[in-house]
Amino acid sequence: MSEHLIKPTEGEMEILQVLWKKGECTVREVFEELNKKDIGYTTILKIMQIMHEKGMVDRNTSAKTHIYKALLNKEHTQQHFLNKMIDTVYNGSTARLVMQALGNKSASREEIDLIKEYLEKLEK
Amino acid sequence: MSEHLIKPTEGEMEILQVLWKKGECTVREVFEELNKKDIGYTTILKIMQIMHEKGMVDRNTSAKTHIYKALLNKEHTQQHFLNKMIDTVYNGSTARLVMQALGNKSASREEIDLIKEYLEKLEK
DNA sequence: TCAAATGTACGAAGTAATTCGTAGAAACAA
DNA sequence: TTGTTTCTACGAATTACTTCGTACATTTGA
Repeated sequence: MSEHLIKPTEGEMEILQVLWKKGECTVREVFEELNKKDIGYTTILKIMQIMHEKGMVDRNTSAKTHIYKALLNKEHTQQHFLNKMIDTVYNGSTARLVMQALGNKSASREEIDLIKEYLEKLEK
Repeated sequence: MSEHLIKPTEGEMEILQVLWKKGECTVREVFEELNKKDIGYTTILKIMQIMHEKGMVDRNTSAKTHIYKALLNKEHTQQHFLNKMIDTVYNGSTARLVMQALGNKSASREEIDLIKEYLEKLEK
């Protein structure tokens, strides 16, 4: 996993999410999973082909319908974006990012409890 | 602050960071603050002009040297990016993002203490 | 005063992501 | 078999960010 490979675009990230979640996928499966938006099938196909050129995904072309799977490691990739965000949006402060994340409505009571547990463990 | 205005690019974010930090700035001040990279003065100028067209910054042109200041609210903008990231990178889970942020090396002991204090307050 | 430095404006090139249409092969169904 | 669907590949248009060169005006300082 060489570092310079991990720079998926926003569109590529959406596809990676699906691949990470489902393991192996056809283009159509990805397309259907994402079809909230008015986006064409061939658009997804094209992006996945480009991701293949870039080495982000592997694919099995033995059958007519190709099967894709992610080559990028999920945690590494997330970490990459997280670090970039802490740097360019929070001026390097992890605490600021975390506190803002906790302050917003999307952090539910259960999520906060999870985090507290995690902090306890972190102490030891 | 209409929602469609807040979508700074990465380059624009770097400039906004400087403007948020220093309040009011000339192009040259921004340029010097960022000059880690081999990036030209007119590049920064151009981006700041475009930011002005987009309504992200205000500028005072009464003197030869224009003075810029951010029109985008810092917290709103950060929140925007944070939400987008939670959605596209962490599949909607704030807890996952926070725990990964805490787990990485950039979170120092003091930062973690800060966060714990914050959580205490949050409880009440 | 006049050259050098500093500033803005403008245009254009380079790069990259996204989007989709179309063509042709393969699979399928009646 | 034959028409429909489903797939890939390819190419091209669009959009947008970044980058910088150049022209021209203003300021400065020797």
